[in-house]
Amino acid sequence: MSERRPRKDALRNRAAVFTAADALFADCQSPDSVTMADIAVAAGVGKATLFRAFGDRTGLIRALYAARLEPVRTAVEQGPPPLGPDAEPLVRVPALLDAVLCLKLDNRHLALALEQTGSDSPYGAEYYAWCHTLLRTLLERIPGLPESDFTAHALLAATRADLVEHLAGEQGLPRDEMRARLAGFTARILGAEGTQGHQDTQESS
Amino acid sequence: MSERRPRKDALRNRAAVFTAADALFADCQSPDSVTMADIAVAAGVGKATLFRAFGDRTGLIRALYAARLEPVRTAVEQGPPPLGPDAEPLVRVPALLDAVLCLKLDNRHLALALEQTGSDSPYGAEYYAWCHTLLRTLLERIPGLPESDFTAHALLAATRADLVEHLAGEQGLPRDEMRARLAGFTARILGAEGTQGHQDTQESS
DNA sequence: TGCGAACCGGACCAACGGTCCGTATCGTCG
DNA sequence: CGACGATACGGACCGTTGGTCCGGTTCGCA
Repeated sequence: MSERRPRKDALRNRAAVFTAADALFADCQSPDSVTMADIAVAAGVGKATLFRAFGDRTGLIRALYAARLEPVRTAVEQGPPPLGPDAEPLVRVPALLDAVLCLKLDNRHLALALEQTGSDSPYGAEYYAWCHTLLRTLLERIPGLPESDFTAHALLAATRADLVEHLAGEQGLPRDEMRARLAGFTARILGAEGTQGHQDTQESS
Repeated sequence: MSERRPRKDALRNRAAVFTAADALFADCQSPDSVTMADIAVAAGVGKATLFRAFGDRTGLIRALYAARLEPVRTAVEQGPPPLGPDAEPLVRVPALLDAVLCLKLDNRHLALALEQTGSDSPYGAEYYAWCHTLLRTLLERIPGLPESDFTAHALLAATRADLVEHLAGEQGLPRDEMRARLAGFTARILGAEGTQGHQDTQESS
């Protein structure tokens, strides 16, 4: 029962908003310099349409980010190693973190917007829960690695959007440099030496 | 030349605002549920006085946090080991991180407010620069630990206010439990086993 | 005691997220 | 094919918040 198909124009408008917002976030100084009104204008719709389609600002940003995250998600859930489920934890963990980092590097403003969206901490978002759970599960399968829950949080904290922005954006740290640093850090946590080698798990943009 | 002493009432009001704001942040649900107007009323002054004394909301929060940080700062800069300058890096690093964590645990709302203050990322704040520089310097003195700059960032990221809030606040992780987790994480990074032992570097409140 | 500078404070402003409601469009049924 | 109800549109509107302005008051020095 219920669950009527939404009207055609509703879908069209939703898509228009989506595209416009994506573009606006892509080239802007600060994520909160792009307002809901801006997006509405750019999409050629009324402001109420935004809110009807996405609930609120947070919802819109989450939706945008979810779209960007989706390829990573499928790559992780059903792709080939090192990201896919067939990879050993010791290689999959770095691959996952690298993928997350790359995603944020490629969508800096969006990630920034997502993580600093006012009072809602990132830790309530669905995407974080997914990431954290997966990472934790992987860490649990690595012998001699206690407190996988906290470790997962701490590792993910090293990819926080504003840190990425600070290093890659303001401080000009090159992309691959940053990936290498994170990989090194991860390797240290994973307990061994020489676990570092990996590359190109993600798009480049 | 110049630099006239500020007037007496100016100082008095500044102090009043300081106290009131501190109290308001201490017991509130969300840090941004305490508005500048609230603070002004609580302090019994006009709103403009707030802005005259602290510039803007960020300035006020920074000032409040700086006051809380100050004891830690002196303990680090001229106190006894393990926090003070005479301690070996291998014990001083965990001590420093533990002190930072304790500070955030004891001033959750304030730390939260500080780190999510709209567009200004924490990485621009003076307190962070201080912390990061010190930590980096210490890490550099530990043999076999490369990329101390990134490592310092990553370790500090594990003490991010919203993570602390998520774990200690929403998830009910006990204080000492959390300290132990962070200590364990740090120890892993520092490269050895058995470097964990330490306690009570900080107030309890 | 008088005078200028410094400061006070609340009315005021602009901007933003979010809502309301009259109107236009869709799509379905006779 | 025409008409009618449901659905979505959109821009005017609202409340809140950070931040400013300016007439009046207080301070502190001579």
